[in-house]
Parts: sequence; structure tokens; C-alpha cells
Amino acid sequence: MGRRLGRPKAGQELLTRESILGAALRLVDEQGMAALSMRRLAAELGVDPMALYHHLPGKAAVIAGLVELVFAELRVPPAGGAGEDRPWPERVRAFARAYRDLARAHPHFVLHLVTHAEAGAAAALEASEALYAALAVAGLPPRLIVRAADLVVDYVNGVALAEVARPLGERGDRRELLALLREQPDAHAPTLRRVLDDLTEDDLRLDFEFGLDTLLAGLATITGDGAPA
Amino acid sequence: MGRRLGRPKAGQELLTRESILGAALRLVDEQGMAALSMRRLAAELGVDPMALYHHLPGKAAVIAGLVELVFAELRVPPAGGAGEDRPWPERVRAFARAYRDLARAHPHFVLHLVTHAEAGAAAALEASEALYAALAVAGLPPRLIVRAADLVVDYVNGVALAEVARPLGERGDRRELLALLREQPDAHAPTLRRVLDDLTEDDLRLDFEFGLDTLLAGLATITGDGAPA
DNA sequence: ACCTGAACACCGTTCAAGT
DNA sequence: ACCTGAACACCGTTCAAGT
Repeated sequence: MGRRLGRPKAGQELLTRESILGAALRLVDEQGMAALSMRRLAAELGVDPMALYHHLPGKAAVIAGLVELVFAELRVPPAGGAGEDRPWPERVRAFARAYRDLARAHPHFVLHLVTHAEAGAAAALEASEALYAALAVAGLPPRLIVRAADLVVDYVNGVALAEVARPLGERGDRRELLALLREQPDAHAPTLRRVLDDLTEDDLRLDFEFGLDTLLAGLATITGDGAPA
Repeated sequence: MGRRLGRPKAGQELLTRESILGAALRLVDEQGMAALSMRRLAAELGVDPMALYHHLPGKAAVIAGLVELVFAELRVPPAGGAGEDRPWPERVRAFARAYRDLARAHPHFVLHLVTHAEAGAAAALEASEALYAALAVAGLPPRLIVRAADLVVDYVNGVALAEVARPLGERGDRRELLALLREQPDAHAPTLRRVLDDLTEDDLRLDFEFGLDTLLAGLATITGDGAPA
């Protein structure tokens, strides 16, 4: 929009992989994935659609590039100062929070972040290292470190998705669910009905920290530590 | 393909919501979401693309219908026989396994199942009831039942996704990850390197049950039960 | 009531051409 | 080397028409 371009001035490129991906991320963050088309992207950059193909081989490459770009933002607090000595549950928590924050920063893109993460593998390595290191400190053997790391990552992925999409229809508009429940035959889901009836608005909010605590408590039963925190 | 149609024989409809959704699910299961277009779907049914719009208002409705259809397949083993008296962790496990199996039955569709679950809300109710009932039996107060249920669902969603997409680049082709790791500067991710180096192919496999066990152990620290089975 | 067909406003991408 | 423009094979959907 607006930006006019002349012909390429000598020596200065007016289109780069970076500038394209930057525009793409802006487009996605502001208008959602549906708005990301090669043609709209080109229009945004004031350029012919085909010009993009000189810098990125196709739309798939644009999306892969975005995964990279976003993962590069992931910064697990490096345990600054005495951080290396923090108890392992705190370090796992730091990883989980950082990853979740990343997802929340780009709600329209979470889905791709979560399902095409291989593209961001290189960028995700440092982050994974933080998680693996924390679990190693916990005293788990390699085999269990891998399993525990998967558990944490799977949970955080699930939460990230839930926050943009409320899976299994169980949260967010739980009030709607209750309404739907009442239209149902008679006492079709008694526990569900009873449980949801009793709760305040606040009780129905997502509670990432509860899940994290519980998960860490579970891991603690394996490492032999007492309940963390 | 192949199927020829005459003009609508008197009284018998040659297209119904059900037949359309059935064909759509077949298409998705066999060829993936990319193959699901209104035009291909119509071709599959031997019909003009526009004919579909008389039974479903658009593509979004087709996908919502598929979510419903798939969720309707979800059957948590109804704790047959003495089942109602099974210990709560086993009942939670039964729910988790049923939901995960459902996801595995339609790998190309997991993503939509997980992110557009509201559409299947009605169908998912019965399943949720099983989970909520199990957690109520565990003696949790309503507030915590909701949180525990979210934890289980989020984890299973994360796993389901992982199985089709290996998020955070941490599994599946962990061998590739190791290779990528070695191209990295020097000792850039020491723990990751050490941990992955030691493991057998089998150690690297996904382990849904480990996650489930750990999660249940975590919940048990809240209910005051000993470690479950 | 149900299906058709042409048309509109989009897509991603290939290929030949311009500078 | 980098950008353009026309073209191809697709999309979802609207609208007017057929039976």
C-alpha cells in the first residue's frame, strides 16, 4: 500500500528474503493466515507477485521462513546470575513459559508453529537445550529425559493451541457448553453439569500454571524429590 | 470417479448431507486436507459443484460437519461391567487413550479436530463426562476438576499433534536433529548432544503412556492418593 | 426442491520477456 | 541479477436458469 518503487537503484536491493518475511509476519499477525497469499504479500511490498520467487522458492518456503523467524524470538531466560543453580523445576517452568509466551505473541501463527516446527529446528535447539539441561539436573537418565521433555513440550503445545482454539469445547465459552448441555435430553452428563454449575467465571479461566505444577509434581515422583515449589 | 448419475429419480435423493460428509471424510483420510475442495468433492460424487450448496452452506460447514462426524466416533469404553468402580486413574487413562486413538484414526484431520473442536462439542460431551466423572471420583473439588481435565485434554491434544507433526523438532527424526546439531558451531547444546547420543532407536520413540503416568502421578499428589498403578 | 452452468474474484506457479 | 506480465490450472461462491 502506498509505497512506490522505482526500478532497482544501482547496487541496492529493494527486496530481500528478510524484508519479505518481515512483511509476511506483519500480514499474518495483523490479518491472520488467510490473508497470507503471494499476491497480497507482493502488493504489500509494492512489487509484482513473481518478484518474490527470486528470493523464496514458493509459499511453503515463506511459511517455513516464518517458523524460523518466530522461533528465533524464543528466549528462555538464560538463568542469569546464579541461574544455573536454580532448582530444576524452576528451570523447566522458565522454558515452558517462554515457549508459551512465544505462541501467544503470534496467535494467528501458533498452529503452524506447532505443526511445522521442524523448520525452526535450528532456532529451537537452544531452547531445547535449556529444557534438557534442567531435566538432566533433576537427575533423570537420558531415556527419561527425552520422555519428560516430550511431556512438557506436548503439554505446552496443547495449551498454546487451546488458547487460540479451545479444543474439545471444554473451556473459554464453557457457559455456552452448559447451555448446550441443558438442551440435551435429560440428565445426560450429570457430573459435567454439576461441576460447571458450581463455578465462578474466574474458576473457568485457563490455568497454565496449575497444569505446569501438576506436571512437575508428577516428574518429582520419578526423580525422588519432594513436591516442587 | 466412475459413478454416473441420472436425473433425480422420483422421491429418492441422490445427495444428502450425510453422503456428502461421508465422501468428504473418505477424501480427507485418503488424500489429505489439501484434496478437500468443493469441486473435487462434487466430482467424487458425480455432481455439479453447486449442488453441494443445497445441503451444506459452504466449505466451512463441510469441515464443521467432519469434526462432528469424527467426534461421533469417539467412544470411551463405558467401563462395562464393574467399570464404574475402576480406580479413577484407569478411567482417566481410558478417556485419554480413546481420544488419542480417535486422532490417530484420522491423521490428516487431527489439526482441525484439535482446533475446531467447538463444532463437535455436542458429540464430545459424552466423552468429557467420562473424564469429569473420573476426576470427581478422585475426590477433587469442582475448581480443580476443571483444571485437571484441561491438563489431560491439552496433553492429549499435544500428543495427537506431535504424532502427525513432531513439534519443536524434538522427536521422530531426532537423528536428523543430532546431525543438524553436529553442524552447529562447537559444543553448542551439550546436554542435548549427550542425551541423544546415548539412546537407542527404541528410546527415541514416542511414549504416550509415560506422559500419562507422570501426569496421573502429579494429580495423585493433589488427591492425596499414592502413586497410581 | 434440487441440480446445472456461466461468471466473478480470487489463488500458486511456470515461462518468456524485459532492463 | 532482478523484476514484470501474460497465462495456466486451480479455488469458493453468487446468481440466474433449467427441470
